[in-house]
Amino acid sequence: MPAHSKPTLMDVAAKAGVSTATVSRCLNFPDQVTEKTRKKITKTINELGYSPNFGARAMAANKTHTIGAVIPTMENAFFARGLQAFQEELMRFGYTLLVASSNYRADVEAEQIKSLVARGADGLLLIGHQRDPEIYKFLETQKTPVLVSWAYDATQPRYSVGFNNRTAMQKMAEEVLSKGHKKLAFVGPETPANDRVRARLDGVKDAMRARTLDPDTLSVIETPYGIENGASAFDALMKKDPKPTAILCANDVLAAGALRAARLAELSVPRDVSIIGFDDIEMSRVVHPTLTTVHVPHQNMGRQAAQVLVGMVDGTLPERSLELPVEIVIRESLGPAPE
Amino acid sequence: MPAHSKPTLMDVAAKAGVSTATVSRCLNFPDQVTEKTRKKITKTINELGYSPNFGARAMAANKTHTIGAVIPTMENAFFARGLQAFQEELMRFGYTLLVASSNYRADVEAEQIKSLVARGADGLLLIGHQRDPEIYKFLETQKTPVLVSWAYDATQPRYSVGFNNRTAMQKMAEEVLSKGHKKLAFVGPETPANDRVRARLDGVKDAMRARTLDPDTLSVIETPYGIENGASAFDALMKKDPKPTAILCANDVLAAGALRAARLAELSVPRDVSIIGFDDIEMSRVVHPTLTTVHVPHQNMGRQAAQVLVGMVDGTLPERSLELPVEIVIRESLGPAPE
DNA sequence: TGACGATATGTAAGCGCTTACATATTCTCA
DNA sequence: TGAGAATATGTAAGCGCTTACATATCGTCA
Repeated sequence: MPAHSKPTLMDVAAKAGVSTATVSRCLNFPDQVTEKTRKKITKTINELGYSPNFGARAMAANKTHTIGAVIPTMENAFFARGLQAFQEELMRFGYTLLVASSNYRADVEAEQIKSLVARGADGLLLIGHQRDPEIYKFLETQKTPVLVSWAYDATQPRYSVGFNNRTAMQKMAEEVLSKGHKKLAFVGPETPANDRVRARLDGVKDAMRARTLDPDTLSVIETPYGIENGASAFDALMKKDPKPTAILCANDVLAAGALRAARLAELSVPRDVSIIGFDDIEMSRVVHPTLTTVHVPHQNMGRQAAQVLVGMVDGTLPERSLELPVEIVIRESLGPAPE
Repeated sequence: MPAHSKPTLMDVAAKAGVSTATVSRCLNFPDQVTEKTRKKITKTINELGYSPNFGARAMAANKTHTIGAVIPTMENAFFARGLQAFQEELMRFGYTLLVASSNYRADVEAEQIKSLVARGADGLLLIGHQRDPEIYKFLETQKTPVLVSWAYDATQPRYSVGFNNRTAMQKMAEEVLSKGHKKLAFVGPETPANDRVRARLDGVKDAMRARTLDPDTLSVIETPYGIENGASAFDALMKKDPKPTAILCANDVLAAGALRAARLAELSVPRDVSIIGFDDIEMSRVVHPTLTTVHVPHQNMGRQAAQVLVGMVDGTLPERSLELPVEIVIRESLGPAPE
């Protein structure tokens, strides 16, 4: 083996005095090789510090046993937890997960998808249905199976494992309205690029309509993910006239920010104003008052997504979409409408 | 192109009526190709939905432009935020990040490292110095540059970008002791496998010694990451006699759990007991009372780590270790010792 | 002991790409 | 207008691995 480069299968074969085929077999089908030969090869591999070259392997075998996932951000506990479960389940099937994050940018996502496909991902997990049709077309020509997650929408043609954002939020909004609130507000990330948030917003409006409230009276603030932003949104809402008596946030982080702003403004939650989150991340049980929120089964979703996607790739399991139930979790931050 | 498989560079070349070399050049050095040819090739690529095979490319060019990172878990906001910055900075240099998580298990980590190396990672980011020397040896034979992060320890031979966990915690403990606390407790993950936590624990002891307190009087509870676990640890500590008057936690999540347990036990923080965190994740400003904690410059750390690691891989920047300063953040949860 | 099947190993042809080198085409200026 | 430089394209040899097929080795039983 030349001193300047990594040892290759050939180096191992030469040093162990066998052919490359035998070494390859020893690695992939150990029981096809005599114990004696196997020992010799294993020893050589360790001495040389040999490790197979994935690229070469993938190219020759035409299978990578790799699943790619593109998530909007790693910072959000919401994705992190589900993804961790996804990965663990994948590992049980002998697959490796490659993660990329798009920072909520469609162009970056497209790039990441191409990169993952080029890397030979056998299948892809994407968040939400909405993206340039070109991408789906590309994925089709590549024959790369795609599973959409963190969203379930029966009207979409793609397989998906997730929950119905719209009806989930509608259910929550109904809960809020049943407490007598008439003036609602919604705080969430920009909707044009985010179908999950748009669905949640629509869910609120659905609930308002059902109670013959004009959805146009809903105050909507669009702001990126982040505690500070939730706080600013709260402050902005409190300057409106009339003030909303209940604020529905598209995620727990924004809600936590609102909660903090309320404390700073010396407003009592839920006496003066109710604040509602979405996701049920750990934080929602730690803040004070504890947060009323929509519980999403992150871990289960990740696990199921892994199973379905592996099924699509291997053909071993039937492919299908899966709608997971969410749960309305009433905690301290929701109360009856004031006065 | 055969109907059953992905289009290859050769398919593109054939359809466009040029050689494979020209297509390859068109992809890698567009200005070496006539505008006319380029147009023709680009068009064909789009028609065919061609995307280069990463494995083949890496093998032929012997460079993947990929950096691998193995982190203990994705669920911890602490790693997530730094990693996100790491990735963004990497992207600026034209590198792609591959993430794997080890679930805090050394054997899984070793496996992930091998897998990333096999995938051709040009460099590796690892968390903390501590691991089987075999792994470092392996990495050396592979000539894969490694950077350690989330820790800085000048006594270690490896390059690292991070902060000194020991002195950071020592500084915090001094702050606590200066408030008159005599009976301290420490809550953190199991130390045998986690050099960062061990260093933090040692930091507390250092501070105690400096004040001529016997470090053996420190109550130590080892428990995995998680809000619930922080709460249980708090309950356990309150059953001790004498009770600690200040609880230093190895991370904010455990501290948040302790805070919650305190509220449930109707103990006032910091009047009855002070609670201190570590990391300064978003949560620490949302909990009530807000958390006194050690601020770690996650984003900056991620960014710097990317720069140093790319330097090591490319040889374009000087390689070096980097110690980043941390900051003691005093918030509401720390008060004077009771009575 | 020898023939035959089973088992272990070797040979060599790709997998899809890059790139050094060879060849063809275009441009420039006297 | 033509020679030579500059530029564009083609040819073909790998990169490290898997695997179908060929060959060698072993064990078995009559």
